[in-house]
Amino acid sequence: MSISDVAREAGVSIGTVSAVINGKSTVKSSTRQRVTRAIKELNFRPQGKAQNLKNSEDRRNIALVIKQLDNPFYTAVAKGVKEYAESRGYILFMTTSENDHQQEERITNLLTNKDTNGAIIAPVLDGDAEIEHLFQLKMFNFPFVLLEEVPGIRANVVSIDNSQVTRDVVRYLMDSGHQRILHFAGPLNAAHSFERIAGFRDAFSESSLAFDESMIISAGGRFQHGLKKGLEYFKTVNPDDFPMAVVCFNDQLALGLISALLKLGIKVPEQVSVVGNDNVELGEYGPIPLTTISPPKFEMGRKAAEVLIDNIEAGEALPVRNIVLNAEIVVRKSTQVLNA
Amino acid sequence: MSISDVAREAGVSIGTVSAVINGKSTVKSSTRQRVTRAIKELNFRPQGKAQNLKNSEDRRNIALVIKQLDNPFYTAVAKGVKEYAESRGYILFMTTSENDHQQEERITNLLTNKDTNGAIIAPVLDGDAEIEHLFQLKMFNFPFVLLEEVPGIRANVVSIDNSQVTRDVVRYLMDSGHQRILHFAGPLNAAHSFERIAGFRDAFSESSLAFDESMIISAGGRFQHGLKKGLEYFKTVNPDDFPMAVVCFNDQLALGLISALLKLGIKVPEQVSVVGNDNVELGEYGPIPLTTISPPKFEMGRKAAEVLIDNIEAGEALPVRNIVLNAEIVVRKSTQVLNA
DNA sequence: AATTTCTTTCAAATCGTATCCATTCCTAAT
DNA sequence: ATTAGGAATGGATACGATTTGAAAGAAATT
Repeated sequence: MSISDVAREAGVSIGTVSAVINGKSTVKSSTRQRVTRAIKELNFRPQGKAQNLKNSEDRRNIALVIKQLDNPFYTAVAKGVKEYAESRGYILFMTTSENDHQQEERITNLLTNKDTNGAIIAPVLDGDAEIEHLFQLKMFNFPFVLLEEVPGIRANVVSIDNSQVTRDVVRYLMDSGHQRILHFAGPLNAAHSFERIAGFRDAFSESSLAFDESMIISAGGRFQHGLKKGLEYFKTVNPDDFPMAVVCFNDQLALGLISALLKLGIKVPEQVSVVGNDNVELGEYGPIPLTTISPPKFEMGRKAAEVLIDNIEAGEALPVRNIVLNAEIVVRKSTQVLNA
Repeated sequence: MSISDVAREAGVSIGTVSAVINGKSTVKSSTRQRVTRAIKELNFRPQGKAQNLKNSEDRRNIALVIKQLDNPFYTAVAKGVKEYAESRGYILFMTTSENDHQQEERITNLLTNKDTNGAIIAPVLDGDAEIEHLFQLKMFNFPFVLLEEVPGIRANVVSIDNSQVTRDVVRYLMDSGHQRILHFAGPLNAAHSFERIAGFRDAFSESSLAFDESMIISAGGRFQHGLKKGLEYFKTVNPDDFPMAVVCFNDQLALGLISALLKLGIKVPEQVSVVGNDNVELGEYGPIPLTTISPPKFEMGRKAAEVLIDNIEAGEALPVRNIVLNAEIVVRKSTQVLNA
């Protein structure tokens, strides 16, 4: 099914059909009608790839591959990418890997075949890193930027140091007088969870405070998880183990935890300080404005897009860049200063 | 910059370069090295469009064009699309129009040229409907499904009747004994806002209760808007005008309003019933579980994807379908029954 | 009727790559 | 040295559209 079938059906030449398709005014209206009818009749769809082959117009567009749609962190990154890409004339397409290696691979394979100029990828990182498809991209000089370092491949990376971030916030709590501190950890299949656990540990090993494994509680990444684990833990907690602060994997978890504490009549921050992570919009407006860590999500997207488009537009291969961004602590009302 | 440049640089034929690119094992390793080096040196990227032209592999993928990323309604629709598309072997790419006609047009133009099999589009609908680009899609038999009816074009539509939904919920409040009811309306640039306002009016015109324009309050679509307008209104409200219920444009707005009411010491639902719209996840877990309207977001995405892919895979033009889905009311704790 | 001018259509060249078949190059066996 | 056989490479063709300049047709002018 091609343009020549249409031409035959309409009794005209290929060139004439092409003229009709492209809205050229040189076609007699009776001919145009016959051709249009033939197109409808045969349900003909011009093949974009062949169209561009000749007049290789440069349709500027990039792809962003994230892990999940409903994660506000990635949504914010996407906004940064979108805005910057727009400013340089690129359209952004997004897709999700659902944290699945196979999907990520199918996507990257498709990208090189889709007239996409480049991609920003939040790589799936579970267990053994399968990076064959990323090497494939490098082999073809396909421009891409990772949002997390992938062991074993030299590529552009724009990332946030997650362990650093958690370490800093734990240290902040220690400095403001908290002693027994808990960590409500994130989902077990996310690399971020482990990085933050590591940061949590680091903070203790650098301090004089005692650390034990019971201070890390596997919770999850959603409001319900915080609610459930919060109720569970604080209903049964031994008074000696009662924490002065809880550092949560993300804001949703922290909000759930606060909700649980309020239900149990435990005062925040007077009895327990709670810290989130990500600086989600709702954290500011909840019952108790949340102290949290604000990663430069938007800036991360902007920067990744900038590196990507620079690479796309460079004639030659640019040197690989590795940019690590810093997060900052946003102190609101869910934490207190004890030693003031 | 093409494969022939690489061939010249490496001193081999085009066919050999192609063989290297496609990982054929027939190439001597010394030759392969020379070619690989030339590819690197020239920063050569094979053109996907030309690659597929010959062996036109059918790379299954569709696009979803929504208006904004951070709208949980569309995110949920996207999930439905994604899941269904996946089940039929299609990869989903999303992009946003930012409620801008020009962007929507640029996107649709790009789609036909990008080896994309079809698209689901939430059309921008402000003032005069510019639909030239949609006619363009029809002209080329490019399969697409709209998530809202667009006046002037016969196309596949999968939608929710927004005025019906609001009418139903107002009627529910009336039936359960509420008399003075307010509407916190949505953003002025969204067609949904006006449809819901219409539904609000309809409910009154069908009842014996009095309606006046002051019952409709333009608020917005976010938590802050509900908070701000809520404080504003209820601080200064004339006791005679004190409403028994407020119907909000969406859940975020309703949560903001509830937050305002609690701050003012007004009891929900004892003094005021509050209803949201969209059934966002957080509504269930707030300080007062939110009564809301639950549109079949996920199902909407599934259905749209089904219609789209059916059209893509049909050899002939299928008859146009127009599917209207029904939303249901989810009663939680933010409304009361007065006449029980 | 002949000529000019404008409109419409056609045929061929072209884009960048994959594929296929013929050819060349090696190697090893005679 | 010769040759067969397999490995490696080159050249031509095809893919489905656009583009271009030439040819054909129609209309206007002389």
